[in-house]
Order: sequence, then structure tokens, then C-alpha cells
Amino acid sequence: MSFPLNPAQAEAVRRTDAPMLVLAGAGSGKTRVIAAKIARLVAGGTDPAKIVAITFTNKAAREMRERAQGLLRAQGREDAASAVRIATFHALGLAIVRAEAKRLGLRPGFSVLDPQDLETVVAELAATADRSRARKAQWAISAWKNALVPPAQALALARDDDERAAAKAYAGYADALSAYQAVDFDDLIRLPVELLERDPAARGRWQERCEHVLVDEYQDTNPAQYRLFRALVGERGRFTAVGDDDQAIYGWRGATLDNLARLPDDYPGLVVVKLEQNYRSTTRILASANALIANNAKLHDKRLWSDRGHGDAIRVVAARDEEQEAEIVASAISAHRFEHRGRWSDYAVLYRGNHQSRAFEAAMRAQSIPYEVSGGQSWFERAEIKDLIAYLRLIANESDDPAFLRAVGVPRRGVGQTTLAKLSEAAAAGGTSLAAAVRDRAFSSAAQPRAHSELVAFVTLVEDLRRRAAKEPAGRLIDELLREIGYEDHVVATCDKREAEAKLQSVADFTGWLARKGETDRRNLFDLAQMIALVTMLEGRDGEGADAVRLSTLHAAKGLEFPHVHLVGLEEGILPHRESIEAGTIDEERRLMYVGVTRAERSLSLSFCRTRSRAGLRVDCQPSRFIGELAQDDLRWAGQPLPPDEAAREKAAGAERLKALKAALARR
DNA sequence: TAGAGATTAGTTTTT
DNA sequence: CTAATCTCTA
Repeated sequence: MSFPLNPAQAEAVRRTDAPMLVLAGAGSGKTRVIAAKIARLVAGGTDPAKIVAITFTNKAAREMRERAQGLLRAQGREDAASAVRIATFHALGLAIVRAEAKRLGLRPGFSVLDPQDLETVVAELAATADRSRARKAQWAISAWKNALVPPAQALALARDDDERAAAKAYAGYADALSAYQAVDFDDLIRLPVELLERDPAARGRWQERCEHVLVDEYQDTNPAQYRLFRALVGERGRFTAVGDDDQAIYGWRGATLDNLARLPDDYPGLVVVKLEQNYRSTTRILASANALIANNAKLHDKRLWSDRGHGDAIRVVAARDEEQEAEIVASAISAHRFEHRGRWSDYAVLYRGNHQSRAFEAAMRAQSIPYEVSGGQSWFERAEIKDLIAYLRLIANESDDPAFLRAVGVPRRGVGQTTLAKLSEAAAAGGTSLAAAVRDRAFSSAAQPRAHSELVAFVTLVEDLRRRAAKEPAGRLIDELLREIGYEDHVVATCDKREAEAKLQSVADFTGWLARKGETDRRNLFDLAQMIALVTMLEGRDGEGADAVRLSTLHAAKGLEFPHVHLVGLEEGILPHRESIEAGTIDEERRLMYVGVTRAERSLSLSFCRTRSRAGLRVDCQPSRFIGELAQDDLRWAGQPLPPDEAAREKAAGAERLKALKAALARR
């Protein structure tokens, strides 16, 4: 895109002296505007180190960095590109917590724990073995943290027994984190807010470094993020908030459109610019998107238009079940690509929930179509990588008991449940961490001399690596760690050949990544251990280079665009999701659909299933109400009704399965 | 203590 | 129907 900025875009870029809200419709070139504005600020004499651009995802941050880099290079300020701080909210929060660790009562090596690490902690505190209850409690605690509600006030806000249990666990949860010298994701926003709001000196320091703040996807900020933003921006209020209320899809995570609504009141000089020209989609796709979103109450009226021709009709396909749906979509993609001599990466399949990818992965494999699943498990989340990360965290932070418990069991070293239970007891009695209890000989087990000496060896190894971590390159330390614990032998011994190869490969990728990061960003092992938790979604699967069909959730697809989009599983209960129907938050589901529709550049296909198997049983489905809300004249129905004999057979098979299940239940 | 088999519960979205 | 836990034995 080298043509000039349109008048609205130019206006958004030009005004750098006032607080600004840019209402950027889908596909209206907002990344371009932000990058151009960064370049403009630099050209206008703003110190690049005092420009802060905040995104929600690592991917968005990287994309923005690349765009800004390109522009800065063109104006001969390549040096400025690396000085500008472009980060996610959480990465920025981490930077603040790191810099201010002492004032926040944290040691420099504190750990960042992801929700997975904390699930067991919450389960223990909530005194339940029931996973779904534990996760509910964890969920509630996270919601309170995002609303900046301290433990003492949570109980008053709890509305049911589950939430009351969570409120009781909340204080213990906070204590556990501080005992571990650890923070969770929510703390990365919450702690900076608390510090900046109570400590004028710290506030001044950070405001000094935030001469201009740009926020991407502003509509998805939650109350804590808004307060962090306000604290950084200060009275001066030099910022550019870019957002689109029609694309707010993170209400379930505490995001609130209040932040958008109140901006004119909080900053009376606010300049509002609307970007209404869409550079992405055909007018037919846009007409349907507009018709759909017209069903929502609107904060700001926008009229999206495009000059990209009206394009093909939107296809709607009714499939028998999810397998047939996947097969139809895969065949369609294959045929279309052949006919148009396109690339696989021109196609995307978008769905509501991660589990829906299964059928499509199977169909893609069956038809030898290369595909890439986004949002799914990146190598950071694989068990073997999490094992290594546990070692890193423990090396960086002796108090990280969850990391201790994970690392001590990999590879098996003759230390089992019984020994660890005794160790926990000793540590609790002495008020120390598990590692410290071993080191300080607070714990001894005459009955299990072998287990005990293994524990000591384990802790000694970790301490040795910790001593060296500040000076030596991270890559070398990891290699040594792997050798010391005999990791390769362990993998070979515990898995079959194929599996072992895959694991060793991903471990090699991981150590290679660490070594690279260590060199290019001059990160030592302590720094790396802290940032890893935030990077889980990024980097691992980076589809950019690969020519593959993209399978993605609607949430993960936001900000992306594809020539050809297949929106699948459009059924009542899925999109809109059942829970949203019950909670009465259909408009957010509609925005999710809107996001999906507006990802498409040239063609859009919609599909739904007449039946779907759930927990082994076949259930009937209704097409999503959202299909009926699109521009009906632009839809072309391609689904054939289910042949009667097949319908009957399906029904019989379903009844048979139900009977078998009931019989099995009766037997018990 | 550790691995292999049985049993059981479950389906939203993510930094 | 899967993917996790949980239980049992070597």
C-alpha cells in the first residue's frame, strides 16, 4: 500500500498535539495509520524512546513494529525503530513491574505464572478436587483482579456459592503468589496501576517516558488497562486510541465499551476521527457486514464503504454433519485454488471454538491440504517445553514452588508423592520455599536416603546454574542443563521412537529460540524466564512463511484478512454460543460474526450443520439467526436438503447409540 | 515409586 | 468419542 493516506487517515496522523480517538472500521487501514503516526511523531522531533504503542497480541505488536520500521527506514531514521516501545499491555506491564520490582515487594527474579500453572494452586485453596469448580474460582479471581477488587472486598461482591468459595480462596491465592515471588497475568496490569496511582514519583518517571501513547484495539480494554493507560498518559493527554466498537469481542474477559464511551468526558479536548473507507472487501461482503451489525445498538455511527467492486455472492451451505461440512469446505478450497491458481494461504476457515478445528484438520489431512491451526497448542505449551520452562523459572526464582514441583519430576529421579508431601510439610512449617527447605536441611528423610540425596542433588544443580545465569549465555546453560539431567535419555526411554523424535525436535527448536533471543536481545536467563509466559501464543507457529490454509477461531482471526474466508459451524448454540444466549450477550456474538465476515476480501462462504455429534451422540442443530440478518439478496444457498433415506438412517443410528448408552447405565 | 490400564467427565473465546 | 484423571500392580 504505497498510495497516499486518505483525508481521514491523514487527519488522524497529522494531529499529534491533542488526545485523539480514531474510530477505525474493519479494513480501514488502522495499522497503517498507527505506523504512519509513529513515523510522523519521530519526524516531528519526538524522542522515539518516549513513544509507546500498546497492542493486545504479540502478533499485532510485531506487525506494527515492522510497519513502523519500514516507514522510519524510508525517512532515514532506522535508529528510531528499535527505540520506540511497541508492546502488548502485558509486556509493558511486565517492563514496569521489572523496573519497579523492589517497590512492589518483589525480588528481581520473580516468576510470571500462566493460568495453567495456577490451576492446581486454586484447586487446593478452594478445597475442591473438581476441576471445573477450580477453574470457575480462578476465573472469578481473575475477574476481580481485572476490576481492581482486592480480596477483602471480593466476598461482598460474590453472587453465588461458587463465587463465595472463590472469594475465600482469593486472599490465600494472593498470599501464595507472594510466597512464590510470583505474579499472574492480571498482576502485570494491576500492580503497575496500583504503583503509579499511589506513588507520584514513579508516575512521573513513567509519564516522562510516555510522551505519546498509541493504543490499538482500544475497544477491548478492561478497567484495569484503562487506568494503566490513564496513569501513563497523565494530565497532558497526548495519545491516540484506535478502536472500533463493532469489533469489541472481549467482554467475557472484562473488556468494557465504557472505556470508549467515557473518553470524550475524561479528555474534553478529544479529537474524534472516523475511518470509513474499507480497503479490504467487496461491496457485497460489506453490505452483509453492515446489515448484520445494524442489529446492534451503536455507540458511534459509521458508514463503511469500499470501491473494490461488488464481487461474488456469499455462499451458504447446509451440511449433514460436521464431517461432511469439513469435507465440503476442504473440497471447495482445493477446487477453488486449482481453478484460480492461488495459494493455500489465501484461504481461511474460521470457527467459534477451538474444538471445532478437529473435523477440519481431519478433512485437510485426508485431502492432502497443508493447513496451520492458530490459537491451538504452540510449542511453548507442549508438556516437554513446559518442563524446561519450569527449570528456567526455578533457576531464576528459588521460591517458585510450582516450578519446583514440575521440574523435580522430570526426569523421574526417585522422588515421589510421599517424599514431596513430607517436604511440603517441612517447608510450610519453616515458612520457606521447597527449594530452601532442601538447601537449609530443614527437611531430612532418614527413611528414604535415596530420595533425599536426589533432592539435594537437584537443588544443588539448580543453584549452580543460578549462580552462572547472570554472566553466561542462556543457550549454553540450557544445553548444559539438558545434559546434566540426561534429558535426551529420558525422552528416548519414556516415549516410542516417533514421539521421542518429535519431542527432541521441539526441545531443540526451543533451545535454539532461547539462544537466539539471548543473543539478539541480550537477554540473560532471568529475563527470558520472565517473558516466556507472555510469549506462549506467538512465535511458535508463525504461518507467514508457510503456504497453508489457516484454521482459526474468530477471536484469533481479528486483525487478519484473507482473500477467501469460510465461516463454519454457524448454528444456534455455537454462534451465538449457548452461554451467550443464556447470558443475554447476543450483541457480542454478533460482533464476533461481524469480525468473521469482515475478514474476507473477495469471497465469503458460510456453512452450518443439520446435525452434530456431541459427547458421542447426534443432536439436531438450527442454523444461526445471524445468517438471516445478512443482506439476503447477496446470499446464494448451496446446501441440498438431507436425503430422506439418509436422514432416517442417521436417526436410527442415533437411537441405537442412545439405547446402548442407557443399557450400559442400567447395568451399573 | 512408576508405568500401564480403567474410568469418568466433558464442550467458548485469551494475554 | 476423546482426553484426561485415577487406581492398581510390579
